Amino acid sequence: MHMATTAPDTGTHAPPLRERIAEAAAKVYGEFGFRGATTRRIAEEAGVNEVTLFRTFGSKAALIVEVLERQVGAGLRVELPETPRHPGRELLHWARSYHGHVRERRGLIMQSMGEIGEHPEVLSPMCKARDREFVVLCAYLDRLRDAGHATRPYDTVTVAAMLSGTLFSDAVGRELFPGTYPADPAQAVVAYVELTLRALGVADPVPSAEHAGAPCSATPSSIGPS
Amino acid sequence: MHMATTAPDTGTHAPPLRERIAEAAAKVYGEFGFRGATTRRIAEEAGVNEVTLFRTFGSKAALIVEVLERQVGAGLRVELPETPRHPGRELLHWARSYHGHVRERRGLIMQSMGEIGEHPEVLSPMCKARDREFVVLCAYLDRLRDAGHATRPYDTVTVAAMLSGTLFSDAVGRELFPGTYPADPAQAVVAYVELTLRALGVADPVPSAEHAGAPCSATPSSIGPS
DNA sequence: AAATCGTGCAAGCATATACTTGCATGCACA
DNA sequence: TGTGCATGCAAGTATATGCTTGCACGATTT
Repeated sequence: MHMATTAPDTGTHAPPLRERIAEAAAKVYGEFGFRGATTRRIAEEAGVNEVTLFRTFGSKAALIVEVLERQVGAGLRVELPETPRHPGRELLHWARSYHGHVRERRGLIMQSMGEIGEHPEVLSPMCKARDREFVVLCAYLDRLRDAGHATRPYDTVTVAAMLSGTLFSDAVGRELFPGTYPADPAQAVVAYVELTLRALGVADPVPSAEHAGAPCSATPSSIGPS
Repeated sequence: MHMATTAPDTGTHAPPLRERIAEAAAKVYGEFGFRGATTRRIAEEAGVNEVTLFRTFGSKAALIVEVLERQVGAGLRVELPETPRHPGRELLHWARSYHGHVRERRGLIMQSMGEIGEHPEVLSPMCKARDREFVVLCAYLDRLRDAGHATRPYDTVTVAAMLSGTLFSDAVGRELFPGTYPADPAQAVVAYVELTLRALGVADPVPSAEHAGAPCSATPSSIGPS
């Protein structure tokens, strides 16, 4: 057993070798999956000898598990306010965070989803992360209705599944299937939130100031026809 | 070169050996991906000797390519009417087909998405299939607006991305992340369509008769609060 | 100066995998 | 009866992969 599990940290700001390997592994795994992420490839990507990889993590499986727990377990931790004041602005903030979070990890997420059947131990952190975001959104949607912002009835689980599913699909599929998503991702997220709030019957969904940051056209609402 | 590319069909109703192998390959690929779908596993699943696999398809890559083209290329081919009459009913029909189509192939689809980077030749049929469904939906949404069914402006691409993204995410993620989707899938699809039409400002979205087939609660609308 | 430690390098081992070859077997059809 | 033909079976080849071992080199510590 290699007892160098704790970070070496030889000195004040030691070269984070463990970090470098983990980052390289995350990148390679996101591109090739578990089977495709060979120890040789990871070592090369990290600029490290293959043996060092085994000496540092013990085995390839241990490496990947640590990487996935680190990446997936690190949820976005975006809170939605306890008392909704500006539903459009607040939901948009959450949607942007969620969309960006998934988009940055889309390779890793796709590989993990395909390999859950073979490596079920990965499912638990992913499930927990997903659940966490989901209940946050659901609870906010409940509060939104209780506060009287919505003029139409709705099932929070369905609405939450719809919004998060839309954002997930966009974040993951936009690079794979160009042309089947709105051209500008930032503007797309705004439009998704606006459409969602429309369905709930929330007035003045997204303040026009929030449209900034995207090469916005002259159209007042980003969901208007082109 | 094995010139037995055309089906042997020795006799009237020959045992479809090529089919059996292809089906087994599709199943194994959907579970383990390209690397994980070893020729041994596929042969065992098909109840066939491993050599027969090579004699029939030439190589593993050729086998998988044929399987994927067959599965993904076979789109659902559900038409949306030229002149919308009952938007709820018509969209629901499309949504059910799309949801079922993706759900039946979710393993294969997830594996393919993760491996597009390595096997780009697979991307083209997937892209074409996806595009086909997407433009069908977009065109229908355009017709819906032009026919005056919708009372609110919208960008068809955004709405199409939202509805198809929601259905895709539900079909793929419902087994992986239980609890983050409405319990009954059939009812969920109805609710997604209703919410979408709400956002477009279409009145009387889904005729209540269409709610049949799902263990429907006493709620008149399936998107009402539980 | 000596010892320790982290790392690189070269080589190797055991296994798995895609794929091939040669031969035997059984079935259809003449 | 005999002749193809499709398939199974056993064995083998070349390569890739996870992982190990032994040794050398340099920096840090004692």
